[in-house]
This record gives sequence, C-alpha cells and structure tokens, in this order.
Amino acid sequence: MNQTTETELSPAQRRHLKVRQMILSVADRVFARDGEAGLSIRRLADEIDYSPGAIYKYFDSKQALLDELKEMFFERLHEELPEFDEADGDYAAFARLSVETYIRLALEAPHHYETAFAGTSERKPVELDAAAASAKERAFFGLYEMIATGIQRGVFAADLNALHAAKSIWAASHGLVLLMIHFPNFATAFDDDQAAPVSPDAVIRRHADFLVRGISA
Amino acid sequence: MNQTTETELSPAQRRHLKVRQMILSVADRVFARDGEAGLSIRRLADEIDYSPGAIYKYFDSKQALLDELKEMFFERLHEELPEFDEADGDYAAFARLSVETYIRLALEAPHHYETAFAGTSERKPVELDAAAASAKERAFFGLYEMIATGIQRGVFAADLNALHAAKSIWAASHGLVLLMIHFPNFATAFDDDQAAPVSPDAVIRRHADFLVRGISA
DNA sequence: ATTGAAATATAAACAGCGTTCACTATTTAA
DNA sequence: TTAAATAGTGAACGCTGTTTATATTTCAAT
Repeated sequence: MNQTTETELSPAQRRHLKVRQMILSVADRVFARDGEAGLSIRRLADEIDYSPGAIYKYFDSKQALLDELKEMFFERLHEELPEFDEADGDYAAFARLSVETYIRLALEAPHHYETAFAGTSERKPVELDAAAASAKERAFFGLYEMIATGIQRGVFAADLNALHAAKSIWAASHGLVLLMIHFPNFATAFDDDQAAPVSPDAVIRRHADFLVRGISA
Repeated sequence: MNQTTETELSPAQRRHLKVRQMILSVADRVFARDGEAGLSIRRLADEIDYSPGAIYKYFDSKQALLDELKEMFFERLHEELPEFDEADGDYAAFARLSVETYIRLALEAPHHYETAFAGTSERKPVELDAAAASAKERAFFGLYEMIATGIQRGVFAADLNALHAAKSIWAASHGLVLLMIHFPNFATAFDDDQAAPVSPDAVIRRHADFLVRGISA
C-alpha cells in the first residue's frame, strides 16, 4: 500500500490538482445554470482566465470533463439519500422517503441529471461489484438492497423479486424526474381543480406512495 | 370552410410541398440511424443534392425540422397504440398491452423518442383541448381516458384519481424506455440467473403488469 | 408575348464549436 | 548548470447552424 497520498505529491502535482479542481468547480457552476449547451470550452476558458487549449492539459476532452461533473453529482446525490433509522421502524415510510428524496435531488440539478442519462452508454458487463461501479450504479445497488431488506423484514411482498422490483421502481422514479424536467408544468398540467391546484410536491409524494404500495405485502 | 385543399394549391406550391416532404423523409431516415448529432444540415444537403442554404427555404431552422420529425413520430406511435376490443372484454389486459406497446414502439425509434423529451419545453398553459395539443399530449390524453374508463367499468380502483394515475403510469413507462435506451443491458444488468437470463421483453411485460396491478380494483 | 415580381438555388461568408499543434516560458530534477 | 518535463498561448483545422448577396428560374398580369 501507498503512504498517505498527500505527502507523496510534489508541489507541481499539488498545483496541477488545484487548478484542475478550480476548473471543475467553475464548470459545475456554469453547467448547473446553462447546461451542456451553455458550457463551451471557450466560455469556460474565459471564466477561468486561461486559453481554451490550456484546459486540455487537465482534461482529455470536454466529454471527460462532463463525465466527471456527472459522477460528482451522483456521488452527492447518493450521499444525501436517507438511511434507515432503526429507532423509527417504519420501513415503508423509509422507502417512500428514499424515492421522494431521489426525485427531489434530481430536480435540483436538472441539467446534471438529464445529461447523466443522455445517449446510449457503452455496452459493458455491468459491475455487480458495488465498489467498482459508477455512482449511478451504486445508487441503484442501494435501492436493490433496500428492497431486498424490506422483503426480509416482511414489509414488502414475499413473492417479489428484489432485482426486478428495483428496476421497475428506478424506472418509474427516473421517468417522473425527466417528465417534470421536460414539462415545467407537468404537476399542474391538465389539472382543472382550480380550488386545490396540484403542486409538484404532491405529485412526487403520490408517485412515491404509488410505487411503494405496489411492492408492499 | 375551405374547398378540398388539393385543388387550391398552385403547381409551385405543390412542388414546394413535395420537396419539403422529400427533405423530411430523408432527414427522418438519417435521424433514425444516427440521431441528432449525425444529422447535420450539410450532410442532409448532401444527401438530397441541394446546398445547405436551400434547406432554409423549407424550414426556419434545424430545430423546426427536428420538431416536425418528432411530431410525426408521435403521431405514428399514437396511431399504432391498440384500441379496446369490446368483444374481448378483458380491460386490464388491454391496459397492460397499451403500456407494453408504448414502450416497445418508443424503443423502436430511440433517437426520436429521446430527442422528443430532451431539454425543457417552453412553459405554456397545457392544452386541455385534445385537438389543439401536440401528438405527445394527445397520447397522454388517451392514457387518461383509458384509465377513466377503467374506473367507470370497475376494473380500476374506484378511489383513484384518473389524472394522477395517468401521470404516474406515464412517468413510469417513460422512465423504463429511457433507462433501456441509456443502458443497452438494462434488462440483463445485475442479473445473475444464468440458467434463465432476463429478456428485454420480460422486463417490459413485468413493468406493465406492475403498473396495471397498482391501479387495479 | 413581355414585363415585373416572386420564388429558387447557390456560393461565400460569419460566428461559434471542440480539438490539435508548434512554440515559448517556466518549473523541476539530476 | 544543464536537460527534461510541464504550463500556457495563439493560431489553425475542420466542423457546426445560419445569413446574405447574387444569379437563375418560374409565374402572373398586362
């Protein structure tokens, strides 16, 4: 094993990493506001007071930079997902909260979320090993384990296949996020109940409830 | 009202429409194969033996052309969705088939489908009038009516709000389509049952079943 | 039939994009 | 002190969507 990574870095390497981080942070800010279209290498170079070519000393391509932004986002999202509080004990409520939180966090960074799922990712044998996988895959693995645990606890239907259920729940949550991003009025669309108009929050809550009820015992 | 549109058109107008249609059809072919990135104005111009600028005599912008391709696709999709066969009588089966068909048709034209929901559409008061809406919105309206009818028939839960249910079902179906597009191995991902590996078809069927059971009485 | 207007198609150009490359200046290690 | 590695630049390449001036053709009305 290595020594602590920090002491092994030369001043040059530390400077390199520092600039790299600075670029990432500025890029993340611009990307969050204006999306992929608004984040051009030239504009990024302007904002960090470097020439466009300089960025390629830190990143292989714009795509590589974007990939890192997306990975960072999904790590943040994954970290902020709730953990089950044994003292509380309401596992179904925990499941609902997990789904709701996923959707809400995704909606807080629509450009990040949307781009993370844009296009077709290379066909590769998906990693069953949670440590080697991307943050996206690790998040799915967490969902899978949540459902498997719920089945063991008797909260979710015993005849359920945890893997299949996890895929359906993920797909369903994913879809709501993207529809709400695409249609700014998705929550209130077609709603003619002017006395009690539907809020985005209510739609999210209902959806999560619908999904968790669907797998409950 | 007008006379039959055909007789009113001058030869020049007919030629104009003909070329327009030809451009659309070539663009649709290229777009289906190579997506938005593969469909550049210059390449399209090459394929139809015109100069790039000529295309702008027929379309305001590339975006306008793409919008038309997407609209055309959703009209096709909408038309190919099944209708309920009264003689059959199994309404739940009809609902399952509708969801399955939507997903399958979407997956047949992944570029069309994905682009149709890319980005944020302009915030506008969604049309409740089915005739004035886009094919996308009309398809949703069909789903809404399917669920409302199912409730009336006593097939779906009586305490269900058809509008809310339609939104959840649409979101859930939409999500599965996009995940399957993004992960070519979504169906078989994480699946360690090497004796009976999961097929895309099975995932779609299970998902549709999950959703329809969720709203059934 | 002729004339004037409208439509068509083109080539060239503009501004922007991601990326590469030759080159200089600086920093690092021996 | 010297040689090698690194940082950063400005210019260029080839691409993009789009606009414009221009020449040509088509069309309708005199």
